[in-house]
Amino acid sequence: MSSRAKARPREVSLKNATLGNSVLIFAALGDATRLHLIAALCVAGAMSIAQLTFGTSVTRQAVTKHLQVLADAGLVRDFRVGRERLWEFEPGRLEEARHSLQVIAQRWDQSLINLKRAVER
Amino acid sequence: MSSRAKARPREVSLKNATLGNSVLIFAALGDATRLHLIAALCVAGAMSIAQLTFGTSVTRQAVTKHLQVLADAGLVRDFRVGRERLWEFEPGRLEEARHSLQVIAQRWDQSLINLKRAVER
DNA sequence: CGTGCATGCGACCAATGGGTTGCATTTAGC
DNA sequence: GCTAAATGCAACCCATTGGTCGCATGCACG
Repeated sequence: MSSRAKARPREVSLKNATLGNSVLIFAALGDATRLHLIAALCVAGAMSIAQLTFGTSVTRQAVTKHLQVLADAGLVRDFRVGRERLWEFEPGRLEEARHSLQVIAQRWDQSLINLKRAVER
Repeated sequence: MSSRAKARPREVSLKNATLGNSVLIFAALGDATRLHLIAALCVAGAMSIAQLTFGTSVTRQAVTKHLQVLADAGLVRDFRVGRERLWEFEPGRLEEARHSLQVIAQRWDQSLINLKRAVER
C-alpha cells in the first residue's frame, strides 16, 4: 500500500492519505480490552487465542472479535501452528499512527508560526 | 469476576497509568469527523460551532457532540466570546497519546532484545 | 480411531454512538 | 425593546459494537 505516488504536489488537506488511513488504527486502539491485548502480545510475543483470553474478563469469542478488529487495522497478524492460531504484534502500523499524530502537531506549530509572523508584520 | 487470585505474582498490565489514560484519546481520534474537526482547528485556530459545522456534512448539533467528545479527551477546549462559543485545539494531550504509542513500540523492542539475549545465552 | 482441546461460525442480545428534529435560551445590534 | 443569529438541551432513531451462547469443525495424541 502506501499510495503516495507521482502526482503529489502539495495536498493541503488533512483528511487525506496520512490521516484518513489512521482512523482505523485509532479506532482500534480506542478500546481498553484491545489495548490490553496489544500489551500482552507486546511483552509475550505470539500467543494463541486461548492464552490471550486468559487474563481478560471476556470470553474467547469476544477476544477473537477484538483480534479481528486489530487485524483489520493492521496492528496484529496471525498464523497457524497445528490446531492453534497464533497472533503477533505488528509494530509498523503503530509507527504510522504515531507519525499521524506528529503531522497534526506539526501543522499546529506551523499555524502558530504563521500567526505570529502575520502579527509581527 | 477474574476468579484467579493469589497465584498471580506479576500483573502483566500495561493498562496502568500511561496507557489507561490514552484509551479516551484514541477513541476520540478514531472517528473521521472528529479528526476532521481537529484538522480544521489546527490550521485555522479557534472557531465557533457554526464555523466548524460549515465544511462537515452533519448538523450543528452533531458537531457539538463531537466537540464534547474531543473535550472529554482533553484534545480541545472552549471559551465564550459574546454569544459565541469558540473552540481551540489543545496540543498537549496529543503529545501524550503519541508518547503512549512510543511506550508500546519500545516495550515491543525491549521484548525483542530480551528474546534475542535469551537465545544467544 | 476415538476423545478432547483449540478454534470457527452464526444467531442473538443489550448498550453505545452518531445523527437528527424541535424547541428553549442567550445576546448582539438596530 | 425587538429581532435574528448562535447556541443549549432533550427526546428520539437506527446502525454499529461488544458481548454471549450453542454448535460444528479441525487436529493432536494416546
